[in-house]
Amino acid sequence: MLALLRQTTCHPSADWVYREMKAEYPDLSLGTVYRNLNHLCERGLIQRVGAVNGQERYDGVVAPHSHFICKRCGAIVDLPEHAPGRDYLDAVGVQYGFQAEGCEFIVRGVCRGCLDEQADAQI
Amino acid sequence: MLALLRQTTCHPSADWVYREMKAEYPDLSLGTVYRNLNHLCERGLIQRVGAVNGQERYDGVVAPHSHFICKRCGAIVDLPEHAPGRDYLDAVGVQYGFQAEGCEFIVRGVCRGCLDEQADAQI
DNA sequence: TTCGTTGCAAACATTTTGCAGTTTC
DNA sequence: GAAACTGCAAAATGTTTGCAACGAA
Repeated sequence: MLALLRQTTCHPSADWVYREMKAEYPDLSLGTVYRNLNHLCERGLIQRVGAVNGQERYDGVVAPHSHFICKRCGAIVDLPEHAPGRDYLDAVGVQYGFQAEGCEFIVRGVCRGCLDEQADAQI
Repeated sequence: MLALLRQTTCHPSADWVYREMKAEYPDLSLGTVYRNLNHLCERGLIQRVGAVNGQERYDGVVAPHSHFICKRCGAIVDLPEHAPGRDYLDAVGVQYGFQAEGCEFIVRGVCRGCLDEQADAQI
């Protein structure tokens, strides 16, 4: 499962992982997928990216980077790390007395694919 | 409900809003709370902040600003707008062909209150 | 034998929805 | 009277959990 999450760039949901692995392990159960995803998160091998349309999404890349989330199709795309974020992160800790441990920068909008579809529909 | 969300700084969940309003409107139902929260979101009068511990949280402040989320108690605290984020946002649109509409910057860690509790417990 | 893992089904929590009744304009 | 809004209960959804069976060390 870890390998699958590292191979794909689609930031899958638990259900996606389940369906994907079901092909190779026909009697895999959804409960096991959730259990293992939680397990991997606890060990820091994968990370939760946040819920899109009510479904939590996972990321096999734990190195700091940002995400773009398409509000139309729910696609999540990796973006390079947002460097100024780090400075801001430190400032927050000092100013507010928080123990800031990490930060995430999320851009929302419409992805290229959905924009193209929209253009096609107008022809 | 809009007034309540604008008054509080706690970025409440639907359930919090329900319990809070139940005092004044004893036969308010949870379904109505959800319906109205969605309604207000659609009209852009409030915004969703993301789910914490499986519960969506709402914010009566829609002006751009960032959030700190305490991983211990789930508190959400407003932070000033993260200005460099805007430039990054524009760059993303140009580079990837996305129609970037908004961005959010989230800092995670442990809030002051939880840090203090932790310190107290050690005495 | 002990520990960790699994499939299955049941349980759980949050959110949405259908319906009938009520209010508002 | 049409449109919008409500309480209620049922449903839908995503996720977690208890349990018995299986596996490896």
